Amino acid sequence: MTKAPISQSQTLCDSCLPAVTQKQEQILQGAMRVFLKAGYAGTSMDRVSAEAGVSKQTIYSHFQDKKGLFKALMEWVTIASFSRFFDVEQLQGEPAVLLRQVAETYFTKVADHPDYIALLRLVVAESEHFPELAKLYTQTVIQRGHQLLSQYFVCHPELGIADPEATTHIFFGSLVSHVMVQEMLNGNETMPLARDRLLDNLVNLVLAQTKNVRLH
Amino acid sequence: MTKAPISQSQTLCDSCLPAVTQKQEQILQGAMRVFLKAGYAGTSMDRVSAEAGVSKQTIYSHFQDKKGLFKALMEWVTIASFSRFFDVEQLQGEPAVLLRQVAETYFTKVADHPDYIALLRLVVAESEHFPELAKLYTQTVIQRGHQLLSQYFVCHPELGIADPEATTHIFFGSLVSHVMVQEMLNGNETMPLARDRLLDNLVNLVLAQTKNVRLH
DNA sequence: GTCTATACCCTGATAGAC
DNA sequence: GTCTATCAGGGTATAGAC
Repeated sequence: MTKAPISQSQTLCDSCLPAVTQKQEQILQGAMRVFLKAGYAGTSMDRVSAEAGVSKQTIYSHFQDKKGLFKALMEWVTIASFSRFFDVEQLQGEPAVLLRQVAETYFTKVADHPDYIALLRLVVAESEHFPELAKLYTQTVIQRGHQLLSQYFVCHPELGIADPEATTHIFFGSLVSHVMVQEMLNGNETMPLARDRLLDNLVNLVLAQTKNVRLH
Repeated sequence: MTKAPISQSQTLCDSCLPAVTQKQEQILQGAMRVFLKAGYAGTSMDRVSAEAGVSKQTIYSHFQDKKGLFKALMEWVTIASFSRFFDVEQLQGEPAVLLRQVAETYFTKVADHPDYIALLRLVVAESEHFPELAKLYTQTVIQRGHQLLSQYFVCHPELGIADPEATTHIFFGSLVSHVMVQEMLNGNETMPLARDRLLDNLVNLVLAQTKNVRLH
């Protein structure tokens, strides 16, 4: 971990790759608050203009229309906020500890941010009407995490991971669906499962392959 | 498997638990087509009335308002369509074969139905505005499947499953997130992973605990 | 119970003053 | 570039005839 400031005071993004003017960022910040809460169809341009503190026409002068604003927003949020999450994590140390660290990074740095839940919800919700945004999300967020863990498995054959890619899907898939069921669908009320308990079993399962290898 | 007819010609439901009149079912069928495709905010009552072939007022006489219609629809679809999926499946036979059967039941009977994808998408999308529907979904659909597999693990201690509940979360979580990423978010284009490959590894991982037990 | 017609509000998008 | 004012269209919900 570098000594980068932990404060995420500016809601979600601070270092934004897409070049945006100060006014555009002001609009996008307001648009984010509305779109993430109300969804695409549930968002009105009036509401966005009020939330951003600008007039409607100002929005239309910077972005073609509602669709254009939405696409620009999603690119902005997705690219800017997740480009650093699993960036240059030091992938070394005891495998069991390392896997827990990766998982806990996902939990604390991603899943615990309400904006992430809202973003995931929105991407899923609009995945039919805006498939290109779903694709952007998978490439920018999901694939990034997968490649990192998958490469780690490949570079450490002593772990005996039979299929790094598939194992990665199982690992992150369990984490994502856990967050989805527990946090988004309120499963914590009727079928709760503590994160630690999931992690204990998940790490054990993945590293069980190691033991079998050693017994050969 | 009983000799129940496989034909699901009536879109999603045929035997419906909630008592509905013929007219109400006509309305719900139309509402389903619109809501599942356009989402809640994207659905207009005009569109529903046109799709159902009734007047708008007829809808308002049977259901309080748009919200009431939506809730009634979701209960109808959720309860009616999933009450039989994992019903009295014969949970016996070779564990590796059995686990694959459960997974393939999920894939072919659930995930391959476009309506299921749309329903899951809609539940996720509206999980903030309609948390009670998300809860209904988890209780009716997710919990049902979980209890079945979890009980199987409990009743077969020779498998050496350390934590049946957590293992079940990992098992179904991997399946659900796979469907979500591959089918809904178009991950099959940029990060494809065949179902068989996922299943091979998933079953191996879960049953690896069995081998370790035998070695004791 | 069901349909036609309509009231009333808010939406996305535009035109013109500054 | 930015704002105020406005348009045309479609939204939810209701009223009254059959």
